[in-house]
Amino acid sequence: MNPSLTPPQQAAVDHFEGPLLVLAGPGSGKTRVITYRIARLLQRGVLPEEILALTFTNKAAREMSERVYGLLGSARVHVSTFHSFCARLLRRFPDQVGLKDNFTILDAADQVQLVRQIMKELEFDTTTLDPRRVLNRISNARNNLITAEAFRQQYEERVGDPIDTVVYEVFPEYELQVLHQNSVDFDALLLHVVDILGGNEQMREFLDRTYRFVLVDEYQDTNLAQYRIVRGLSQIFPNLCATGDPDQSIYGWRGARPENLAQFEADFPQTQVVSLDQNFRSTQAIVQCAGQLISHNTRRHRSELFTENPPGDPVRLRVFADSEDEAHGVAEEIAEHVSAGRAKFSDFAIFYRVNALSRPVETALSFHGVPFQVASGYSFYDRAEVRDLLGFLRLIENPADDVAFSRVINRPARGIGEKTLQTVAAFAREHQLSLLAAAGQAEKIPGLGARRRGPLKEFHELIGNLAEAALKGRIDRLIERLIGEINYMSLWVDENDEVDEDRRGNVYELINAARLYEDAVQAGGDTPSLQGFLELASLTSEVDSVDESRGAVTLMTLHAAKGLEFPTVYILGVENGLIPHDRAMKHGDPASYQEERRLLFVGVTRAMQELNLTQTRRRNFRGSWRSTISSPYVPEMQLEVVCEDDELAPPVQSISQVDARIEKARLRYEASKKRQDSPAIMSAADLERRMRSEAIRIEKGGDAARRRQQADSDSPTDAAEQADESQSQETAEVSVPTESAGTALDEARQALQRLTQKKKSAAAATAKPPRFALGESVRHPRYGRGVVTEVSDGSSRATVTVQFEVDDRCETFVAAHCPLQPLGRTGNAS
DNA sequence: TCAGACGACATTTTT
DNA sequence: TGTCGTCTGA
Repeated sequence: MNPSLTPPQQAAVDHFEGPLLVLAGPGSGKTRVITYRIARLLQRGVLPEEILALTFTNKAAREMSERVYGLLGSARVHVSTFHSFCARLLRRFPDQVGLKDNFTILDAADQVQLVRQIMKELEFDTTTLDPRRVLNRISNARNNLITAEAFRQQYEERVGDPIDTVVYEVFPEYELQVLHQNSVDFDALLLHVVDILGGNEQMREFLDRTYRFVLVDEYQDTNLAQYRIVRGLSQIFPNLCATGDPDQSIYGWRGARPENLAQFEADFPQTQVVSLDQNFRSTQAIVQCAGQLISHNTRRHRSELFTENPPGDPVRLRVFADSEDEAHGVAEEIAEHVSAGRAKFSDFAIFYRVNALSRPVETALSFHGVPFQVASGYSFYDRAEVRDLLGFLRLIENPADDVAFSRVINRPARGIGEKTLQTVAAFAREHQLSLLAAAGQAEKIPGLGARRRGPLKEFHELIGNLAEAALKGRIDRLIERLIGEINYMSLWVDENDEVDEDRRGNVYELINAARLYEDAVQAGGDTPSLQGFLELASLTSEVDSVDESRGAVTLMTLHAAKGLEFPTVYILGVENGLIPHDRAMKHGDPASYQEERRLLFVGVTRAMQELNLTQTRRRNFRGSWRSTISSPYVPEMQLEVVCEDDELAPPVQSISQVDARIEKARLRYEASKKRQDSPAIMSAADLERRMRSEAIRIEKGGDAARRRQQADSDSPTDAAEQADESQSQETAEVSVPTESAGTALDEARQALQRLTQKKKSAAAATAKPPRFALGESVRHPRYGRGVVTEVSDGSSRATVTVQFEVDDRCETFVAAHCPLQPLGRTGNAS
C-alpha cells in the first residue's frame, strides 16, 4: 500500500481485527507504523471515536495525534495518556467510585505532605522516617493493586519491617483522607478505573464497545493497573494493538511489569506478532554497539537490530581527568562544531544517569556561550508560587480539598500557623467538615483566640466569593482577581532580587497559561472550565516542554531520553556506581543490573550520527573527590578509547583569570538575553556564583590531582619527588595573584581565602590526630582487608580511600566515622 | 509566628 | 557540597 514501508511495517499496518503485538526496536519507525495503522483502520470504515490510543507521556500523545492529523487532515481519534484518559472517565462517572465531578488531583508533593501530616497525627516521628519512604511503600502496594485492607492482612500474616509498621497505620488513613477530600492522586486515577472495570460488568461492556480498537504504546512499561485497564477494554473486542520493546524497559523500579509484554501472546491467543528490527535512525557503528551491549542481557525475544544506514564514525569513549574537564571538554567541542558551521546547537544532547551530574555541564556550557535547556529538574508547575496559586484554584473548585487548604491558608501570612491549623483540623474531623467549612465556622471552634477567628472567616469568605466569580468569568481574570485580593505579589516584591523577579514572571506566566488554555479550548468548540485547566496543570510535566526546535543543547537523564533522537549524543559518567547506579545494585539483584544495562542501551540508541561516552578518572561527589572505576558495561561494546586526560589543562589556571572570564560570560549572557531568540543561558548572578565555586573547586581539584599522581606512582621515591615538584608548581600557579599585591584583590580570591581560612580554623578547632596513614592495612567489616591509598587533609571531613583485596574494590570513607579497623602499617609507603 | 541556625540526607520519577 | 525539614530564640 505504501511503498516506503518495509514488509513487517506493512504487515502491522494492514492487520485489521484481533490482537496484534508489535515488537519495535529503537528507531524502527514505530510511531509511523501506529499512525499509518490508525489511518488504515479509518479507511476500512472504523469510526474515529471507536479508536483509543494510550501513551505514557503527553509528548507521545501529542506527537501521535499530530501525525494522525497530518495524515488525515482531521481526526476525532482519542489519543491520550493513561492518566488523562482515566481522569476523563472519572469526570463522566464519578459516583461509581464515590467521587464528585469536581474532584481535584493531588500531585507528588501534595501526597508527601499528606503522608507527613498523617504520620504526625498518628504520632510517628517524621525525622527518623522520611514520609517519602512511607509513600513509596503505599504507592508500590497500590501499583500492585494491593488495597490498604489487603496490605493490613498481609502484614498480619508475616513479619513486617519497621517501615511497614508505620505503613500499616498510615495507608488506610491516607486512602480515607484522599477520598474524603474529593481528590485523587496519580495512582488512584488508575485504580478507580480498574475498580469500575472490575466491579461493574455493564459499565465494562459499555466501554469495551465504545473503544473497539485500542492501541497501547510502550507496553513494556505498563504496571498492573494499566494492564488491567487495557485488558478490561479488550474482552468483547480484543482488537488490541500493543507496541513495545522489552529491551527498553527501564521503569521496573516503579512498578512497570515488562512481563506484561512477554505474556501478551498467552493473554490473547490469536495474537499476530510483528517484529520491527530495521533501524532507520543510527549509523551502523551505533547500531552495532547497541547490539553488542544488549546481547549481554538474557532476552526472550532476541531479534537482532540491523540497519542499512552508512557505517559512520566509531563510537568513542573519552576519558577525562575529572568532571570539570569532562564538562568543559564536551562544552568546548559543541561550541567548536557550531561555530565552524558543522552543526546547530539543537543537534546535541547530553545524557547522564543522575541529575546531579548536570551542574558542572551547565556551568561549562554557559561558560562557552552554548545555549541549553535542562529537561526535568523543577517543573514550572512545581514552583512554589505556581503551586500556591494552583492551590487556591483547587480550593475554589473543590472546597473539600484539605491539602490545598493547608497549603494556602497562610499564604501570604495571615497569622494562621501550625497550631491554629491543628485546632481547626480537630474541629473539622469532629464535625465531619472540610477544613474550609470549619474555617467558616471559626467562631464555634473552641480554643481559638479572637485574633485567629477573623482571618479564618475572611479566608472562607474570600474563597466563597472567588468560587462565585469562577462560575462566570474567565480563568485568567480569576487569577488576576485572586492575586489582587490577597495581595499576593507582596510576597515577592524585591525589585532587584532576581529570584523574586523570576517568581513574578512565573505568576504572569501562569495567567498566560490560563489564557492560552481558554483560547485553545474555545477554538476547539468546547467550554473551558477551571476544572479542565487544573487537570491540564496537574497532568503536565516539564519534560513535555522540551522543544527540539529551540536552538539549544538538551540536557536530560537517561530515563527522560527515551523516545527521543539527536544527531550527536554525549553520555556522561559511564562509570561504575553511576551506570549501573550503586543504589540499583544495593541488593545485588541481577534484574536491576540488566535494567541498568537497558538504560544505557536506551541512551546509546538515541544517537543518529555520533555517539560519545565519557568517563572521568575522578569525580567530585558530594564535596569530596573519589577515584572512579569504569562501568562494567564498557568492555561489552566496541569503542574507540580516547584519553583527553593530559591534553586538556584545567580550564582556569589561576584565580585571577576568573574575573576576566566571568566578565566575558556576563557579556555573552546579556547579549543572548537581548537577542531573545535563543533561550537565556543562565542568569548572570547564578553563573557568577557557580563559576566562583568552580574556581575554588578547581584549586582543590588540582591539589587532589597531584595527590593522586603521588598515590598512583609505583615507587615511593618517585612519589616523594613528584609531590615536591607539584608543590613548587602549585606555588607558582597560585602565587600569581598574590604577587600582584598592588592591585585590589578580586572578589573570588577573597572568597577563596575566606573559605580556606574558615576551613582551617574549623579544622584546627576539631583537629584530631589522623586515624589512618597512607599504605596502612585496614579491615572493613563487609569488604575485608584493604590498603589505604589516599588520605585527605585534616579537616573535619577528612576522607580515606581504601583499595580492598576483594574485586579490587575502591571505596572512600569519611575518616571521622567509618567502620575501618587499623591493622598496622605495611612497609612500602612511609 | 517567623527567620535563621543546625543536621540529616543524598537514583531514576512518563503521570 | 547542596537542599530541605525541623528546631529554637526573638
